[in-house]
Amino acid sequence: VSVTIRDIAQAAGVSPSTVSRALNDHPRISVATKELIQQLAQQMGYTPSALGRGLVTRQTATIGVVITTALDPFLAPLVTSIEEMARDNGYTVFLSSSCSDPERELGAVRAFYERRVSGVIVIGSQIEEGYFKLRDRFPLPIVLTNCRTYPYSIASDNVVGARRAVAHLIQLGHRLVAYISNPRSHCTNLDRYAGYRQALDKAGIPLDQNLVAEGNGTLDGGINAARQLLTSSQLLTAFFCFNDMTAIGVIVALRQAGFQVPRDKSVVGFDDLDLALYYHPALTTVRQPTCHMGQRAMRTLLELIRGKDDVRPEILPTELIIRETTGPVISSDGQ
Amino acid sequence: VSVTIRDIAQAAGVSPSTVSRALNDHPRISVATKELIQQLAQQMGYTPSALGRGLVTRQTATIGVVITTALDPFLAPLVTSIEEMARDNGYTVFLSSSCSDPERELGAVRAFYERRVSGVIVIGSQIEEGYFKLRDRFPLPIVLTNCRTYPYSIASDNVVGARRAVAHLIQLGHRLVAYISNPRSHCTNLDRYAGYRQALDKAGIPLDQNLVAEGNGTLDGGINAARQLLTSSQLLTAFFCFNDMTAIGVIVALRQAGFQVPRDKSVVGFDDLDLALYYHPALTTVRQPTCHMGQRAMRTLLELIRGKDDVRPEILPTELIIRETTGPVISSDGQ
DNA sequence: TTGTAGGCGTTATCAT
DNA sequence: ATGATAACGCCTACAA
Repeated sequence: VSVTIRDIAQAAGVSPSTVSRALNDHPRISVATKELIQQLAQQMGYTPSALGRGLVTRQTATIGVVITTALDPFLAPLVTSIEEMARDNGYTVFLSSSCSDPERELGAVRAFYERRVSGVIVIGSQIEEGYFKLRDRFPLPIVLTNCRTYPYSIASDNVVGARRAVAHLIQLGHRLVAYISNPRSHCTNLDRYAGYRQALDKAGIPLDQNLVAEGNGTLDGGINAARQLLTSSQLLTAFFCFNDMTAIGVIVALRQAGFQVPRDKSVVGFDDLDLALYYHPALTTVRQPTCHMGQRAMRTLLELIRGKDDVRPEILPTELIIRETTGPVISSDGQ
Repeated sequence: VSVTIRDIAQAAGVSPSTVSRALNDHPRISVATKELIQQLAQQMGYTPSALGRGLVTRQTATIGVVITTALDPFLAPLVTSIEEMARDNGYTVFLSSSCSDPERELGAVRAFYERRVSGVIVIGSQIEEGYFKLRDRFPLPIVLTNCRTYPYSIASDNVVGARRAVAHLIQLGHRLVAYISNPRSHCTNLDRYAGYRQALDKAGIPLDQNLVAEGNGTLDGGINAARQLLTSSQLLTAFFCFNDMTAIGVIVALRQAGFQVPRDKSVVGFDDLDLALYYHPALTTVRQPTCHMGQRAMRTLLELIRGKDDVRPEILPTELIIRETTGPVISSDGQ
């Protein structure tokens, strides 16, 4: 159904290998035939088959990126920086979503491997420790984000970021600080929870499991978790949230329950989305170096593709951005 | 570097074709050898090459989806519904971003065609009338969204949606209604602009080009456009925005300029993102049937893949959702 | 039920 | 500078 180099060869009265050379700017070919063939290819509507080519060259110049879902605004700058850098290096990027489902994530990696992509980046893996043993099942370069049990992983410093955020709340006088989690991002969630506990520890505040609620990284998840926390413990004064969308959900729930932020309750997010700055009130949050993470992930992957194997996991710094959703605790006599 | 059917054949002491049959559940093969080979394939870590297979079967069971950018939250439900339906029909979906650049969009379609995907869906094409003539350049099924110059296109009724939104503002007493555009989504923008003009026309309000500002579909674009409009025409009382993110940007700019919404100015968005309901104040907006659009696009593509050619373009209805960002004009003596 | 042979579209090696 | 040939991994008639 589509034009092949043989069709062009026949039309030009040359052999297929000559056509191949002409189309690939091979040095050993006459300018005349090269131009003739290129023109012919153009007007015959020839587009090379990556299948045929990939089969013989054993490389597809393609990078597969596995994301959780197209919905997550946090992914945007990360993916964009990956695409940018891939393009600069002659690679095409394809995305595939896992829907935060470990099985589908595996399916996405398999789909990429079946198509023999040059390498894969998995953002927000659900498969905790599995990639170690996946290396012989899918023998291709794989780079993860936020997974410290895997040698090739680019992470931001979730532990320190979370610790600082919660320390900030404690410094403002908050003693009852809730954490709203996101089990869908297993590793990341674990780290942020660890930072949360470290900050409490340091301040001598005992961990209260009733102040830990389960979210899912979305606005709705934040609303539900906040509602649940508000009914079980009305005394808590601050929320540390897995991410910004969760934090916005919390603020919505608080508003619906008649509380004002930050007068009555303080809220901290994570990610520093564009929206965080422009939400009203503007979100206090922890900024991740998203673009940097994407570039580092891509650079590591390129090195792996080129055969460098001495790559070390990297942890990039995070930064607490204090805006308008955190404030001091109002003493009880002020009410 | 990876295991092939010949490796398995050698290990099992059979011919490659027997292995192929065993792996593809071919009827004419003994159960014993089938199980032996399947087990062997498993433990040897065999994963078939889609390159070799696709070359001979002439189909890859893959759908390519071209999106503008991973950043656009409007895309999420659309893409998700496409993925869902593709999965149910045995297809794998890959995403590729065009960054709203016509050249890159073409590159994405080409990349998909080179890999001989079964079909392509382009969401928010930048190539206005080009797909008509692209059909012989890339002879594979292509479905677009929101492009009325192309036979296989799934659109929502942008004209009517925009008209109703602006009519709603006019009914509230607004006479000076601005439109903030988004040239990056050419066709869609044209339609929404048309609806805007129709509503003005119907009310006998002359079109004022000074009330039309250029945005880019993002929050920042909305902020900039609103600032520009506010300096050039302080009398305008309402903004009809290309989409919800633009509308949020407008609200931010209004707040910064000391205006309250909807008391001083009214704002209408488009898309009805999740965020629209939860923003404060909640956005009046035009809802698109996003999931439905995705399903329809995928269904049309599947029909094209299966050889049905009598598909007609569809326009799905939109719905005005009135919330808290629109209100009556306050008469000047009220100030 | 299994093996043999040919070919999918392309590139690479070796002659010419 | 060009052509013939083989090979990449897989599937599928056809033959056994």
